[in-house]
Amino acid sequence: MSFVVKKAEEQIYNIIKSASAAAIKNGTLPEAELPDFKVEIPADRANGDYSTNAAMVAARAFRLAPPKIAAEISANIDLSGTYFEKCEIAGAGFINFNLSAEYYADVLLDAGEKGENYGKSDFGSGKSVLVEFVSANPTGPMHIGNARGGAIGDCLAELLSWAGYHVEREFYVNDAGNQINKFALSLDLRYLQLYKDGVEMPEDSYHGQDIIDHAKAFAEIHGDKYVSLSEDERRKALVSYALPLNISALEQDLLRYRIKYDTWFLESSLHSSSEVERVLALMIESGHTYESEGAIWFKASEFGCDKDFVLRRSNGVPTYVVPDIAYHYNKLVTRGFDKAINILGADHHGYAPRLKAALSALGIDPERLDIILMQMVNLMRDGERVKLSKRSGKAITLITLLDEVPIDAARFIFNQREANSQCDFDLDLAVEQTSQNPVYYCQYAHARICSIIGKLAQKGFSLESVNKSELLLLTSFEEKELIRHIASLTGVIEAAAKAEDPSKITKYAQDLATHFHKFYNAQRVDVEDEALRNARLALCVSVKDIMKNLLGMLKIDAPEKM
RNA sequence: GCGCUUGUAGCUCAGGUGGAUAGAGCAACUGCCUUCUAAGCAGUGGGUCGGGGGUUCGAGUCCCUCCAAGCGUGCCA
Repeated sequence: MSFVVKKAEEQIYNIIKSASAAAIKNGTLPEAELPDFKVEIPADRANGDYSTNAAMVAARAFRLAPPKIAAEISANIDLSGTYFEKCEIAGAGFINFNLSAEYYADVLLDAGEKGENYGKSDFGSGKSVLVEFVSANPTGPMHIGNARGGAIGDCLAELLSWAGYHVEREFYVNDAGNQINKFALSLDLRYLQLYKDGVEMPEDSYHGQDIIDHAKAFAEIHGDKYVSLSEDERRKALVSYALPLNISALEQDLLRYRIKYDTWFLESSLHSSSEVERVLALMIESGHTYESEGAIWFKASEFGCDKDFVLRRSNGVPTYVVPDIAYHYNKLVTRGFDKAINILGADHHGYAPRLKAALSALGIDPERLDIILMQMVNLMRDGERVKLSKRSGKAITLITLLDEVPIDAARFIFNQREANSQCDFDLDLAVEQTSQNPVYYCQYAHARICSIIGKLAQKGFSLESVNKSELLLLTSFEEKELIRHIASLTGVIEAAAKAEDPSKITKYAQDLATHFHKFYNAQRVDVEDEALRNARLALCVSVKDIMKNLLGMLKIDAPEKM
């Protein structure tokens, strides 16, 4: 919270406590301890700027009706030297407070002083966080779900760094295991199809056009010379040709989507460094495994899972979870991140408890891993749902989406909803009716302020500095509402970081735009009174800076003209 | 069967640790530009918060139960 907000809330606690003590002392309230009470912001501004339920929670202790307690407390309240100018009793016994002009002035002074750092917080106290997101299979192009995960993950990382964490972004490349075998098989068959008849693609292979293209390109370079070689050699050559191309395509596509990773972590590196084997050995050492039918099982049921699961198959090959455990061991122990956050599709929800159970068995606090589940995106076109099958070859890829939809809009829309809520993405709306898109609403507020500032500058008025006596002139309802919203920024960033939910940021930005547009329609900045003009200009500058920062957090452009 | 998630206006969704008359946006209708950007603002209509119990001064929020939807429950990843 910003210190002005914090100070105001603390003042109410102190006011109530000392008033209640005074009432007890002069005998109007019985001798009893005042229980913990809450200070909150009422939904309806008619009920004041702040409200407390102190009288209600004290009803039992004082053995009196809440309105009576409220009256006695209220009779002993002294507001001098506080941010409050008025307090009154309402409803079932609420004590409501109204902020004075000084509060609003101090909020703007604070915001102006902090400038582009206003809203930042030390909430995370420098803890290191690794945010892993997208991590799409390198066996093909990214789909629409990766687009959502990318927007959410990238914005979450930015948000956490605003909230005082040290953040790194990571893409985990599944360049080993069965997915790659399947990739190799698919490439192999497509390659052979170029030279032989009757080669069929099995049901569980990749049927996409990208596989065919890779096989053709490979054939153009090498001709048919791999046809006669062993299957193993041929597949190895195909994979080492196609995989790097796919990975660099992923990187390029994500860069276009404005996502830049600190690290591209290869699964194969966990195998080549023997970390997979080592972690398996550690699991066995932990004593939470057993052998059955030739396989090694993990007693996950001892850690809250409903079933045990296999770590090493009877054929000696580890299951997919072992590299995953090794990967998270690497994140939290080898590299020592305080926290790891993964963004996964909700269809992986059964996987989270298993991974956490394994970490617990290794003595790692599972709370250090947060898995954010993301519901799938329903892509809508012409009022109908677009199927997302990767195998049909007709799937909408990330790149197809970005060709159709402005990147600003895509990043904003994907961050409008909480990760764990179903998300319909209407292509027609995003493409054809862009002016209705909420992202433009926010950008418009920014551009509007730039225009006001520009117009005033032409007249020779620009904001050099603003003093408190000028800011005290901001007393209209719209100005106060806008400033209250500015005051809440740091708290919102902290709450969003705590919930690991960047959708709170888009919501805040939209609300900021709304409050600004309302202010704009009710008051003029360009007025005769120099002090008032200066104060309103200062308000505008603060809103503009905040909006620019918020859009920046989303990596969305903040245009000066629209 | 068991487990996870979800259910709030016609549609898409907000509703920190329980609070006052449940809010936005979109869609529909009506007003507001000779003055700083009308991609804006103001107003109207629209609700058994999935159903039913319970906890209490007070429940969309907490507990139980039922209903519906999605997903998971592989020696697949």
